[in-house]
Amino acid sequence: MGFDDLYNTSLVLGLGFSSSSTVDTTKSNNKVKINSNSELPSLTLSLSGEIYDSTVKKVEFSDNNKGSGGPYLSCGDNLYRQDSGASSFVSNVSSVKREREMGSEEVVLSSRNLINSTTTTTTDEDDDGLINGRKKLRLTKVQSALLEESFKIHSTLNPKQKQELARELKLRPRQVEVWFQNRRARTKLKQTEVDCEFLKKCCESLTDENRRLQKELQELKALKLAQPLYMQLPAATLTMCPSCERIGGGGGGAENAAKSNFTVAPKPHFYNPFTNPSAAC
DNA sequence: CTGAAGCTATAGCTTACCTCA
DNA sequence: ACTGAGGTAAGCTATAGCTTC
Repeated sequence: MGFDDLYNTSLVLGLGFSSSSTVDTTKSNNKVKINSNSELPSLTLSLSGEIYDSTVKKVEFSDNNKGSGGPYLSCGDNLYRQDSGASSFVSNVSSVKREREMGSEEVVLSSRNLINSTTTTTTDEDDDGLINGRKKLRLTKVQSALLEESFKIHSTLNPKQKQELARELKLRPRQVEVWFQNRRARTKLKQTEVDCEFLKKCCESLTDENRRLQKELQELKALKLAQPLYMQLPAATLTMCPSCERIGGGGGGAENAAKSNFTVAPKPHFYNPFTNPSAAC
């Protein structure tokens, strides 16, 4: 590519992810979603032409059912959750799992009620494990701290660890499990927001860089027009990057001399504005 | 060995409740 | 007292991985 060719090019700023993943920063329920599969962001600054190119089924058994947490059966003043049985559409997996956990919960049931009644909102569970409505359990500071400590060590729990932690905290294993699920989700959400901010900064930085390079290009074009013809001949040995004004020195001899005055990345490449001072160098 | 079926864990999304300004 | 926003426990579905037959 010759110098003249370069005059007729424009710079293109590209922001995206490597491979085929896409960025989807739609906000839903105040949540930022990025479908990135944890891939690195690919920020490119290149010449033009070089950019490579459930339906929720719910059955309301009772008009008193305020929430959507699932079907409820009313019985007197109580609303009983219908987790399994007749309402067979309810997740088979969930019900089986819950039944299994109910069994294992028996170990901690008595002591749990003790701590709940003293430190948290009670769950109003009767002996059959039926939930009266949907009460909000509030973990105590001690419980939260212990869970946090545990999360720092491992973000996922094996069944044994879960049981152990549940016993220690006097909670149901299911509650420990849910806490870890939500905790992982929060961590991910936070990371996503951080990533989003990072990408925004990258984008801003590259936009600035692009603007600056466009300006330089314009200046060089103007300079060329102002120069007499003999000065427009390509330099034989010296090359200079217009961006950082560093002399490239044409050490390659004839081979380099045959090329353009300064090199431009032939393919889009990852550009990190926080580590690279100039995309052109 | 292969494929279907079942089980389990997890992610993602959503809802409901609680707290607080 | 009321209200809206934010935090969070817990619900459900989808999916992947594993085991069993």
